[in-house]
Amino acid sequence: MPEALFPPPSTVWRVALPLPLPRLFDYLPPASQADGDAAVGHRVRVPFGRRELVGVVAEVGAPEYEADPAALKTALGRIDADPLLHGELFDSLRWLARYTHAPLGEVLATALPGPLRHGEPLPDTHAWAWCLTEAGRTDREGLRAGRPRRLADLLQDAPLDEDRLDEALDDWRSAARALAKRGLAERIAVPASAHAPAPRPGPALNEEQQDAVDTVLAADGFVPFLLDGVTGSGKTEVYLHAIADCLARGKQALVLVPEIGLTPQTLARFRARLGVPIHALHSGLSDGERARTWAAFARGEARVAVGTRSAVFLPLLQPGLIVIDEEHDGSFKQQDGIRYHARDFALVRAKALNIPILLGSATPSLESLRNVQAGRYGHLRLQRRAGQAQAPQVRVVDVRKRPIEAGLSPELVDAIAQGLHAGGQVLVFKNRRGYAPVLLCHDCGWTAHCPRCSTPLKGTPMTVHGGGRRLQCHHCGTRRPAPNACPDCGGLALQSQGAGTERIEESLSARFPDYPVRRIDRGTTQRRDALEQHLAEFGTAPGILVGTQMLAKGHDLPNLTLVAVVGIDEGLFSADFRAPEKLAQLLIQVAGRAGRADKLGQVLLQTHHPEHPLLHTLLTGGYAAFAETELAQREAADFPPFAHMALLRAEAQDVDVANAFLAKARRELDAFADPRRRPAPGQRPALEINGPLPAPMPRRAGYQRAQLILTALERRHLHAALDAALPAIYACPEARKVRWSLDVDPIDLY
DNA sequence: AGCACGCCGACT
DNA sequence: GTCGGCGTGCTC
Repeated sequence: MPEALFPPPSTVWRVALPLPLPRLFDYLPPASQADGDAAVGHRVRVPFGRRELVGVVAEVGAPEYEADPAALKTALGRIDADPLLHGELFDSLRWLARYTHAPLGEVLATALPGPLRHGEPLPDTHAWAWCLTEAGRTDREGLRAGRPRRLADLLQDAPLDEDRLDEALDDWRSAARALAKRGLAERIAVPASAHAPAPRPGPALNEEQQDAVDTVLAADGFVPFLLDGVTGSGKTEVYLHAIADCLARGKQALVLVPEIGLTPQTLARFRARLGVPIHALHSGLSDGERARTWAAFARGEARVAVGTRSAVFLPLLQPGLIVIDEEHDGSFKQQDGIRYHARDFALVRAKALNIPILLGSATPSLESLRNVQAGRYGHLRLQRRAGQAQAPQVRVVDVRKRPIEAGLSPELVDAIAQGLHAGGQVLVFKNRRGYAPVLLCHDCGWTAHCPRCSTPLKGTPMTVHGGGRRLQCHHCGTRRPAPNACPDCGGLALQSQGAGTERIEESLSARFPDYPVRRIDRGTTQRRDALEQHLAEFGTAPGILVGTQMLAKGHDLPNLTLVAVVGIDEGLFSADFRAPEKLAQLLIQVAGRAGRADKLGQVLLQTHHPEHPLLHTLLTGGYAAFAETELAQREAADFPPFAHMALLRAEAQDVDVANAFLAKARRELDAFADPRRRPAPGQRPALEINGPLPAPMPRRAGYQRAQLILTALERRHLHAALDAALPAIYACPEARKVRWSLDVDPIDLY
């Protein structure tokens, strides 16, 4: 074909599409002026194969598509009048795509609320109000007494927005419908209400809190702070003062909280104190609500967002401050799809926005403590508990050679009895739900295993539930009735070994029939807010709470005087290098629940390893001493935060298929792992690759998982190798036979 | 990821 | 004789 007849187009839209393909797709702009005038950041509709997709223009310029330029398709048109993504947010999202080595289109799809991702227009952020029509005003007097009449009376003077109608009149909507049908009232759009209760002052700050607030307010531009404050020291007050200052300067604040931290109480506290509408963002919201919040920020109308992980993607037009509460919390890391860390991405955004960022925790992550050590973060300490509260007494209960029944030693049961008789509440914490971890045949040693999941050596043990009548796999959810006789030897000596929350609950109910015993774990707390409801019903009278992780925070329990921690020994000897950090954080968080206000709390740790260095360090020196020791060990072993890791995971029905892919990926990576610099003997290579290794816990039933672990002392070596090798990894035939994913800075290595 | 095309078993 | 299983290939 003579080239002159078909000159290559000079300008194309290079579009990021929500596909797992690591490239942009080139399109000719449509001829029509209205649709064809798109710039970077515009959402556009394009034909793709036989379907139609919504993408975002990532570049405008010369095509990079190598095939016949005449094969370029024409885009259908742009969606918004103005680019939806621009400025700092778009730049930061591009950074995130590079950092996670994920396709930009997938990153954008993760960042945008569903309706926007699918091409819905940016929703209205108007509030709705009702007012009387001409006819309504004239005829109001003629209305019979009743709800419509009362509504008409309310609207007599001025329109009222729907929020206020909710407060003023029950079931006003049906009354409004009745009036509207007769042409007496109508619904009108009004500017988003800035209606919020007048801010109430909080408690006076103590000296430490005041210092922290002053330091944050004095920050100019990007300054990260670690707010390192013991439980009950009033970190939230520091946030509230910093945010109030931000609002006073006309700026916006973004607050990220862990998944279980966004309770109605938390929101109520922010709402009561700040005097502006607080936009909550969490998994319980509908797609429409998420999109409206996003739009309110995109238009610069909203002031404060309090949200979980995904709130880190809100546009900030007048940025003032970012707060990450409980910054060590694992729920900030997304574990599927685009594996981003909301705390780390928030730091990138704060830097790009040139604003301060406040990371708060009683048990900071070792990563953040390392950044403090290295002088990269300011360190703000709150060491005093607010009010009268005293730090609880912690005692280790040595259970070696002690009779244990349903997981509890006699000493622990005695302490529980004493606590109850003294009029206090008791929390028994066990990080294992269900009745018992294992069902064992005493005659032949058979144990119940999940038929669908497996570890490299044997099946995943099934957990006994339903008071011993059911078996359930905690990895894939498979359920089956527990057998009456051993399937192997036919013996009837089946025993439940160990104890989960359910068995502890059963045992404690039997021992303390006069006190309420309430179990709180994922089994009893399915619904959102169910935790709050449970705790409210539990009240403040003497009684026992039995539960998992979930009980580590949330709702204050002012009458809680004893916390008994059972079954920490697994965490003391885990293969995961982060297990000690997680255990220490958990122990401190749980212990922090004991003894608020005037009562001295007590914490008992039941263990077979009372002399374990982790416990010793934690008890004598607290979290700070633990962290110092643990950081030294991480440094000696070249573990994060002193080295940088990435995990390439693969999953297939057949392990060999997963391993074949990883072996291929390894060859590609090896080729780029800087072969010129052979490490000297005893020295670490720039990039170390381990694997393919079996991944002990398959996430999905029936699938086998394996992984490749990449470790580099310098981040750039990791990224350089991945950048170089990934195109070949994407393209290789083995890749099409597996589900694979890359996790940069993984939290769980398995 | 979708959605085609493409060759081999049980069914109106 | 068809409907339909999911293997493999492509999408500007």
